[in-house]
Amino acid sequence: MPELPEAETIARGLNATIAGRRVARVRVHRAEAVAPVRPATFRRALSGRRIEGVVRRAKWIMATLDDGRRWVTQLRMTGRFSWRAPSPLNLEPHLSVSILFRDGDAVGVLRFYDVRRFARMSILGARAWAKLDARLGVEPLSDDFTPARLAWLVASSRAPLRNLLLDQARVAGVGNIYADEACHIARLDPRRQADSLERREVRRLHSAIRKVLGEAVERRGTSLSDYRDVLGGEGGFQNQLDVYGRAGEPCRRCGTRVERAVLAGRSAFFCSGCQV
DNA sequence: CGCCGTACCTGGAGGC
DNA sequence: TGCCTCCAGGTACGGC
Repeated sequence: MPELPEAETIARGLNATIAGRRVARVRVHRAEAVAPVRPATFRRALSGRRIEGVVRRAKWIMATLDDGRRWVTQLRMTGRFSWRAPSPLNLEPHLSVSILFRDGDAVGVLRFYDVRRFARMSILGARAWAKLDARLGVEPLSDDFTPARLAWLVASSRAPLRNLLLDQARVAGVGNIYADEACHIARLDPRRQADSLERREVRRLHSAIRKVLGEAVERRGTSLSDYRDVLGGEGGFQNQLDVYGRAGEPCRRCGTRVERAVLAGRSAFFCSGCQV
C-alpha cells in the first residue's frame, strides 16, 4: 500500500500528534507485528519513552525516542496508523498494536492495524538504525538525487527500468504505482533495459520521478483501497493516475489503450503509444 | 552476483 | 448465494 508519499503523509501526521508525548502503555494484540522480538520485550522498550520526533526514510516510519533508540515501522502492504481519543478497547478486526499516550490531561491512543499481517515494527539502537539506513538508496526528493546520480544507477542495471525503480537499495521509496506513473510522464517504456537509457531520457526520468512524488505528497498520497492517513483521511492522488490500474482505458496523453505487463512477478501499466 | 520466482497473509472483485 | 481464481500499494529469501 504505502509508497513514499503515503509514508511521508503518515510520518508527518504522527509527528504532529505524538511528538513530545510520552508512551503510557503498549498492547501487542498480534505477536507477529513485532516479530521476531517477543511482545513483552517490545512493550518494555517502548513504555515510558517520550517521542522526540517522527520522520520517513524510504517507506519506513522512524520515531526517535528519548533514550536515543528508534521505533521503526515498515507498513508493507496494509499497515495503517490511527490516532483517536481513547475509547473502550474492544478487539477490533486487524488491530495489531495499540499505544496509549498520556501527558497530564492530554490523552490519546495510537492504533496500528494490518489486514495482511506483513507489517513489522521494532525498537532499534542508533547503530542498528544506521545500518538499516545505510542499505537504503538515495531519497528521490532530496538534493542528493541528481540526474548524474540517476544516470549512474541506471547504468548499473540490465534489468527492466521498472524493476530498477522498485529496488530500495538504489532509489528509496518508489513503489509500483509511482514507478509506472514516472515512466509514463517520462515517456519511457517500463520494460526498457535500464542501461539502455540515453542521457536525455535519464533527465526526463529524473524530473518525472520528482514531479510525481512531489505532487503525490502534496495530495497526501494515493488511496486505492486500504491507505488512510493517521486521522483516517484519504489521499487525493488516485484521481491523477495516468496508467496505474487503468489497463484497457485510453491513455490520457495519446488515447492508446493502456496495457498491463508482468515484470518480475508484478504488474506494470504503460501506454505503448507514447512510451518507448 | 544480479536478477527473478516465490512465499508470506487476508480480502475484494469477477466469472460461472 | 457460493465457490473458484486472480489480484493487491512490499520485501526477504533461495536458487540459477
